[in-house]
Amino acid sequence: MEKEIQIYREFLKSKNLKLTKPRLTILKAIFRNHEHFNVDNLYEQIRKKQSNVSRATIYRTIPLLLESGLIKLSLRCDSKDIYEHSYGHENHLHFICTNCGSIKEASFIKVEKLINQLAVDANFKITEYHLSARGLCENCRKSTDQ
Amino acid sequence: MEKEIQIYREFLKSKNLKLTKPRLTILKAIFRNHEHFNVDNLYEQIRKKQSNVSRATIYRTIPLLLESGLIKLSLRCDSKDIYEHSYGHENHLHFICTNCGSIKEASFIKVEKLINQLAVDANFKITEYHLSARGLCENCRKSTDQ
DNA sequence: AGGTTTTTGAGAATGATTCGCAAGTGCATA
DNA sequence: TATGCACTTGCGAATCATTCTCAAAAACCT
Repeated sequence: MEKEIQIYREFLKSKNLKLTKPRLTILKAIFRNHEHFNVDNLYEQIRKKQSNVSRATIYRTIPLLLESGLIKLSLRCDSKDIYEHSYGHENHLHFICTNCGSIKEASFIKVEKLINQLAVDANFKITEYHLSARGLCENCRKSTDQ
Repeated sequence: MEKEIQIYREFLKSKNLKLTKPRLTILKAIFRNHEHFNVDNLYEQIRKKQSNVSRATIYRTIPLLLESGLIKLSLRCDSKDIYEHSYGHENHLHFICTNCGSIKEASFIKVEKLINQLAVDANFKITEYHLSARGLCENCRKSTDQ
């Protein structure tokens, strides 16, 4: 967590922005646990645990965190954006269960290589991967016999 | 196009729904060309070329087309859903240019194999793939020297 | 053609996200 | 430590895509 705060502080400084209390509150709420999150999660969590921060501020802070590289857009689900930590995390792909909404991650080192090759062929310079598949997770397969 | 109409007709019949004029207009507008589309595109195109159809009807028709397997959700861009033809089309991955918005498709036969293997390992049953990468396309790389 | 059900269009409603603005903070400087 | 100024915040209003409501129109059955 200290590391993330440090990175954030430097990023903000480089943009002539300030590490204010709400910004720090948001950062801590995000890195307190290790799961995917969306604006609502975050808002509720902050509201429960510590000094409130308005939704508007969360919406304004997320682009900063994205730009700093600390988090990234993971996927969209039910017309909400879902984010995940990205500092110190490898890329991976997501298996999203359309039945229970669970998200399972799988490593994609090999997949990445292939895609990079395709990008080279297309003369495309990749900055972000968005790889996911929807379907039924292990549990839901059992319970629905599929 | 005839084939698509046929499939659509049968699908609707199986659901006790009618192949009405607006539904046919929408289907034709979608399959008249071969590009990705969103609700706005479609609405504008129909408005230009033929009898008008309301946005509400387009929004109501898209789930039917999705369920029939004729189109599928391709990706989301600028908080809009973008669809593509899926009948008779292979899966592919998308390279989306964050500069000019262009979408380039790449084959992903090999990628698919790998992902399928990962899904087997995770005991996950895939129904849809959503594979894309963002970055700079060939043209935008040239013009921005990256 | 008459009766029934489905579908449509128009606009209102919704839900997520963004914006505008007045009040509050943080920080540099004196 | 007080002052000034730019950056931030919170609130509620605004926006945008999408969904809903409901009365009128169309399709189908006989």
